[in-house]
Amino acid sequence: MNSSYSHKTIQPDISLSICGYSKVLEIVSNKWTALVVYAMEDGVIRYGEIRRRIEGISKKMLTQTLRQLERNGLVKRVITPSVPPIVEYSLTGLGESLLEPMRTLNQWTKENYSLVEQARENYDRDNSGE
Amino acid sequence: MNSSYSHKTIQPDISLSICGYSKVLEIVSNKWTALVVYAMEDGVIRYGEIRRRIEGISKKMLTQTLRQLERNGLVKRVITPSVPPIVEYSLTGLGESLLEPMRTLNQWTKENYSLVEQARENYDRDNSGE
DNA sequence: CGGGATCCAAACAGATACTG
DNA sequence: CAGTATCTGTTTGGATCCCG
Repeated sequence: MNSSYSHKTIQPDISLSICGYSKVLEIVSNKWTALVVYAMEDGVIRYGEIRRRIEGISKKMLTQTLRQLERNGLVKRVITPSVPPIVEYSLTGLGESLLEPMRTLNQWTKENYSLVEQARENYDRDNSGE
Repeated sequence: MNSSYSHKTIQPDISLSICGYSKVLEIVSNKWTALVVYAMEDGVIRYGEIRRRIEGISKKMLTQTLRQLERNGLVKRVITPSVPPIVEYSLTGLGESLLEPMRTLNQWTKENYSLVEQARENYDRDNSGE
């Protein structure tokens, strides 16, 4: 008789591909994604205006981020082929549905981030000289 | 007179460092972090058991992930210096407070991820042959 | 204006071997 | 058991130049 039984209920394995946490994070966890979504919170916005509003983002990264969001169905892209062209972005219904969980995260930050910063200071102090 | 006034209220710039979205994501968006937190949801757990439960994680990445979580004050580490040593991890109060926003994300995935997958198929089909 | 293409540096992640 | 150290490959991000 082996000892593989447990006093606890047996916990299932956690797979990267099936964990819901990981799946959303794959969608929103790139460096700029959250900011881009944030920039579209108020409605339709042009490419150039997003760039101006997000400090430090390069054209390459903005385009790449927008393409991924579009591919995932979170963002809609409308081109007016004038000269120069006008390209307008906005959240889809699916994209807007993401705002609620994002705001929950945002709220957590407002309430708890100072504690995180404090914890970091403590940790760095305690682990610097040994 | 220049044309810098707008019919909209002027939107503030968005900075990577002050956006609440970005701050939490910096904490939880590493590849394995969400899984590790998930593994501790039910209480105290040993290093080796986390490894067994999370499919595919290496010792290096698990240790690194746990150290970051500890540094950010989300995880507590208790060593019992026996031979061999016993090292137990658990969420701190701060760590547990993160579970709620994480569950909100998880819930969003359950409800909407199939739409994301469908959007991807559509996008890839529409953009493959042109 | 709104990109695409290319190149390069830095960050991240895995495999392997060694340790108290 | 619970790590650390090192090496290597992969991914990401930024800078630059070009285009309709």
